[in-house]
Amino acid sequence: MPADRGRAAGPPTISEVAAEAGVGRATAARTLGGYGYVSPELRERVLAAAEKLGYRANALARSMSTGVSHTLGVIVADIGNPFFAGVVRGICDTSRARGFDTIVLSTYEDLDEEVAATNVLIDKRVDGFIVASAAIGKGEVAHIKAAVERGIPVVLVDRAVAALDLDAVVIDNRDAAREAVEALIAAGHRRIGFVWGPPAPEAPATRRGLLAEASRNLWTDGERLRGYLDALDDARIPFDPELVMVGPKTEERATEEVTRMLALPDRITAVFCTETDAVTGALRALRTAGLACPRDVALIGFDDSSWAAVMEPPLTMIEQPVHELGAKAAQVLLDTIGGAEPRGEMHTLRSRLIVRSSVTPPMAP
Amino acid sequence: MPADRGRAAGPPTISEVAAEAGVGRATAARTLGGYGYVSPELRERVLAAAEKLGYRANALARSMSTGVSHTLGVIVADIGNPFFAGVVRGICDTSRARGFDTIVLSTYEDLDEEVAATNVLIDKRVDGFIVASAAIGKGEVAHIKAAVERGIPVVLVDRAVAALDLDAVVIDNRDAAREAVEALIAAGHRRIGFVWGPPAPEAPATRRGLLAEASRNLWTDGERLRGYLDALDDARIPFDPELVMVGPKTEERATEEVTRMLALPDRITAVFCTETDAVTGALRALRTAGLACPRDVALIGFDDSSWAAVMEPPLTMIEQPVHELGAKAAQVLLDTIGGAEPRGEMHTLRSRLIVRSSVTPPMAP
DNA sequence: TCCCCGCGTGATACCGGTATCAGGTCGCGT
DNA sequence: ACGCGACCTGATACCGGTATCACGCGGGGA
Repeated sequence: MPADRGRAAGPPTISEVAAEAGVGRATAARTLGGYGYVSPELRERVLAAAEKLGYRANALARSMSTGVSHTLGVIVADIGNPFFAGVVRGICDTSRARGFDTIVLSTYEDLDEEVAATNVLIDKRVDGFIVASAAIGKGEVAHIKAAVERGIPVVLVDRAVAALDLDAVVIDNRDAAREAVEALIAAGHRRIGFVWGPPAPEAPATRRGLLAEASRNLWTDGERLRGYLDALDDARIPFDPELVMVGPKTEERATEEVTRMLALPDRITAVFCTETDAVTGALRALRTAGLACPRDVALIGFDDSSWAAVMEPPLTMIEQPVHELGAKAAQVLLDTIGGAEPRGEMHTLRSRLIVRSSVTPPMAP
Repeated sequence: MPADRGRAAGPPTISEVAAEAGVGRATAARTLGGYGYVSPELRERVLAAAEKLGYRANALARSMSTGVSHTLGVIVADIGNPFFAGVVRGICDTSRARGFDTIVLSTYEDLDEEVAATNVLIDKRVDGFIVASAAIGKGEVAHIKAAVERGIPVVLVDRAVAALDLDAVVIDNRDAAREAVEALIAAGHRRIGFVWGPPAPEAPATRRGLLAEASRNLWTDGERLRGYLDALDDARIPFDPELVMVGPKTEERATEEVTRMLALPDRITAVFCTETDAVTGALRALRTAGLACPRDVALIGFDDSSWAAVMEPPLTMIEQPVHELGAKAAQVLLDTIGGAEPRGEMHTLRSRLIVRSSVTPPMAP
């Protein structure tokens, strides 16, 4: 319990502890900071004084003096998304194990917020940070570049950034998408909706235009779309721009778009959803259309979760190694902070298709 | 673009900006810090120099000097839980609007982690923090008390702490639980399982023992159990200790317990789940038992989410005002930091029962 | 003409730690 | 008995900001 330090304003400082213990400031500092030598006797006195006063070191002052903060920053697009929540957990676990604190910032998918978040981390002098960036093109990476130029180690997670040659920890998005769409095709589907696409105001008519649009938006979008097209190409199924969703990525929008694809003369018999909210959006569309999954429409989605397994039917989903994604990113960052030379390489982790019951062959037309 | 500052080690400092602009350090500081007076001409020179060097103020140094950090801390039990993710978002939105940064820490339901998190925030000298604490009893609140005694404003969110008279922003847990259980009873159910209970190793045989156990664990647990008992009492339904789950709160454990309740001679016909993972656990148990919801077993759960609406059947759920919970907590905290006297009062927000299709009358036995 | 005042600016003492270094004490060898 | 070195300890200069205060300069009043 902190004693009355004669109306001292804030929390106790090292000088006050020193005074209380009757030793010099430096001795108290050595004891409490755990460096240099102090005789057992004085050490004991200092410790007792610190205990009595309820002393806690001021991390700000310490960082100022040493130049390191033992703190990592994390910038994610949406902490409310279970995917990022898992990644963050992986980061926190491994950084804590190495004695680092973690500051988490969420940008809610807004590039301006991302820039602001980057500045907060720079200003607070974190030792390095991990970012799932919405930036892609040359014009949008200035904030990350600025950090790198200051000598702050940065590693990318989930979303690579083409214009930057930083270490990135990602999954095999293209392969994962291809594998899922192939499973749909193998079941006999040929009209497959692609649900979370580029947020363009209207659908580009050509394959090339679509790909360009997707890649301009988010790295993962482009990759997943490529995987979808890969599978289509391999099976010689013609690409139909009407089967890909464009516009803002909201659950409501996904519902609208799937509803539209369901009303097409040659309607979809399967959907591939690139994110978890796209899955619920699609499911909602099926329900209101009075259609059942998988009888009428098969479905595969990204990001497995425990409710996907208890749905009726249990959903076939792509499981991302969220914890490892975070752990690996933290590990690479911590190594860089520790002095390792950044390699600027792409670390690709494998995802896994969890087959359940939401895919069956299409009904005869 | 930062110029070469002759092999300057770290990021540019205010002294370097001053030198570059050819003015005194104080003048540069006044310009960049936005205080005091500087003539338009010098101001221009300083700004240009800062721009050229890519100057950003060191928030650590600033905080040391001023004693305030313009930063809020948040400690939640599990950032991966959509409930807390929503609360955090509410906090971030309102604190950002008032010019504060937010540091989020997750304890993953571990009291030791909570203590560590508190220390991190104290050491980093946040201006105040919000905590959803796992502490309840007198013996566990020392870390929060310590912060309060240092003069750090603290407000509790979601989970009140009996032993502390701090401001707390919570929902009407007891009423919410009662309302849900009443709905079940109104549909004709009398054997109602209570799924996420106190984590005691074995079930206390008496009502009193159970309540004591629940209250010793988590404030919300006690409240929700009270609401359950309220509804039972009002309907003169005898309390059966076999119908409440005990043990660790994991989805697996919930599945086991519901399976057990389903195997009882006088089996349950309804379950009330106090958290979202308890819902999926219960659903899993129903599925493996070959039972359907709501035909065989009715269900109501806490924490609505978008997948609950697309389940088959759509689930009746209690919706908590997550964003407002966070916003209100941040507002109270910010006011306290701003100088308002803490009132130590309980701010109770209303939850809402969203009726869907998972409740129907029980089948005749 | 002199003085006083106000204004703009820079010098400097903080904040609370860390790290270097000087100086005092003691033991030991010769 | 003296010298030297090892060993502890405390004084002090940082880190990069903020805030106070002193000073130089110019203008206006007496």
